[in-house]
Amino acid sequence: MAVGFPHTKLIARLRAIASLTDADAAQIEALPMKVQNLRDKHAIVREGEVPDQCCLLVDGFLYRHKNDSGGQRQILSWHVPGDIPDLYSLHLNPMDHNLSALGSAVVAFIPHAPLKIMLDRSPSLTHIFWRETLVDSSLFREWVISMGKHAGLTRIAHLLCEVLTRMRAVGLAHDGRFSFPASQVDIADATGMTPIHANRMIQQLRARKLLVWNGDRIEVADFDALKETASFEDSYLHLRDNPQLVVRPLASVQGGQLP
Amino acid sequence: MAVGFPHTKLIARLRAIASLTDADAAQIEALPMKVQNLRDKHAIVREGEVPDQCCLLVDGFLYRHKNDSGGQRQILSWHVPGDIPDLYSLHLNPMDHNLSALGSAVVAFIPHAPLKIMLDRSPSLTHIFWRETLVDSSLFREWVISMGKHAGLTRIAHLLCEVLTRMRAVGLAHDGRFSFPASQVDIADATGMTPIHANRMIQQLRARKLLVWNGDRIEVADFDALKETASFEDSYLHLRDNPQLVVRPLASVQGGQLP
DNA sequence: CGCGGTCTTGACAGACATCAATTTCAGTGG
DNA sequence: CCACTGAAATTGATGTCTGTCAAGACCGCG
Repeated sequence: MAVGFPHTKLIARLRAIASLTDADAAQIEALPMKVQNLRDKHAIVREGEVPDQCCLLVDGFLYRHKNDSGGQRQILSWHVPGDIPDLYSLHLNPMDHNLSALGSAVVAFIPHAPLKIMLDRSPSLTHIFWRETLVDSSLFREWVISMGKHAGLTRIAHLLCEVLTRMRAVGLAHDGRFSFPASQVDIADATGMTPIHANRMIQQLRARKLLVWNGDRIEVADFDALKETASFEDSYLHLRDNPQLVVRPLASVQGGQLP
Repeated sequence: MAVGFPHTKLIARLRAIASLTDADAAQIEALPMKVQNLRDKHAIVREGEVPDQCCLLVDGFLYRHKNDSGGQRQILSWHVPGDIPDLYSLHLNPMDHNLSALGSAVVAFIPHAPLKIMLDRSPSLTHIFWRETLVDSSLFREWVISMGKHAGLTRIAHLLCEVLTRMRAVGLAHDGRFSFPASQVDIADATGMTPIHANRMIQQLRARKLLVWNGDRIEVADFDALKETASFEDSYLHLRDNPQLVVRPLASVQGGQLP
């Protein structure tokens, strides 16, 4: 697995979503990072632990998950290269879920201490990193909507739209094709259904010619139709940091007195 | 509705979850706040807007919600006094959901500008406010689990356990009694079911003598039993900022080379 | 008093879970 | 080289949770 300098990867990612001054980039360059290869299913951090480092995903996939009392696993999010899924452990402890590798992956560990020092010095970097954790939050909200309002077929379609869109954003999907080593059990645990039902829904997506899915290769044949069945809109991913100029008046002026 | 000095309210809240130096408290005291009374269902910020102020809830309830393409409303979170539900708008724009009043409420608006200046100056306050947005995130994760893994009865029980626990944390619930002006339609829209089914599940909770629910008054008669049927554990609320001393070794030392 | 919102109840249908078994296929060892 | 193995995918039959449709009861409000 060819892996570039992880700092470069992180800088590219941050540049894609926000403007980064040269000084900020230099700060990032100076961060200590320890690259590591992980096997499939390797647990990076577990619920209850208090990590002292963060994990930048360089290659492959990670996923967050939590096991409820009955041993049932719920997958909470997927992560693509450039993500720092446990960035939030800088400020919130202990971990309230697990972080594991989906397939083999390459990560770079960054100790908390230098990261904290860097952020304390730079409001602009704080803004960018804080924002990353907020985008994360937005994804959870969308998952709540997906689970609350949509049927099984729609949920799986939505999941695939999200992964494809995020993979495209980091240049890892071409013509709707990307790698995704999730089993149907994983899909079921992420979308809140049984593997049997997940299987039937996936077959339906295939039958409708929306995608081809062999092993860990997915090809979305008709993205527009997939988005349609997923009722997917990518705004919640906040992929571009375009502060809209449309500042509509706040509700404040309309608020009345209580009856 | 008796409302104290909103700054005091915020400081008390922050002191409850983190240690706050006197200097930090003084910074908060200096923030400009504009108190306002809101009517039931009043929309504070809407999806797509780019607010230039945050909203501290002083009294009553707020809720976040999003309407999907079919006009279906999904409620994403509830907010109790002391919360700043749109704090994240400091760093993430535009809004990807709506924020409204559940019943009549009192809020205090804080302009972004002085808040940003304050946070840029104080790493400790940045830590606390950032952390608040991360706790938020943790709640969404729990909602995903609730929706993904649990049946209707459990989901409603979970919702009630969460609200009760959060109300207790801010001193607004006594002996399991608290005010909660959500209709059964609201409950249904929050838990991903129809109002009819929500009604039946609530009746079942009543029949099991777990609670009494009249209008906007709820009395949880048997919290232990309710937690049991909800499979509720409050750790995800991160109510106490107790950095555990249990720092277990990270997975880093175990990671092997790829096959 | 009539109106609309909220809560409640019943009958029926559909989505999804459960249980059970079979197929496929990559990895492994004789 | 090929049988063996176990994980993953697939198929079928059946039951249950939850949605849909329809209607009635309750209640605050103009």
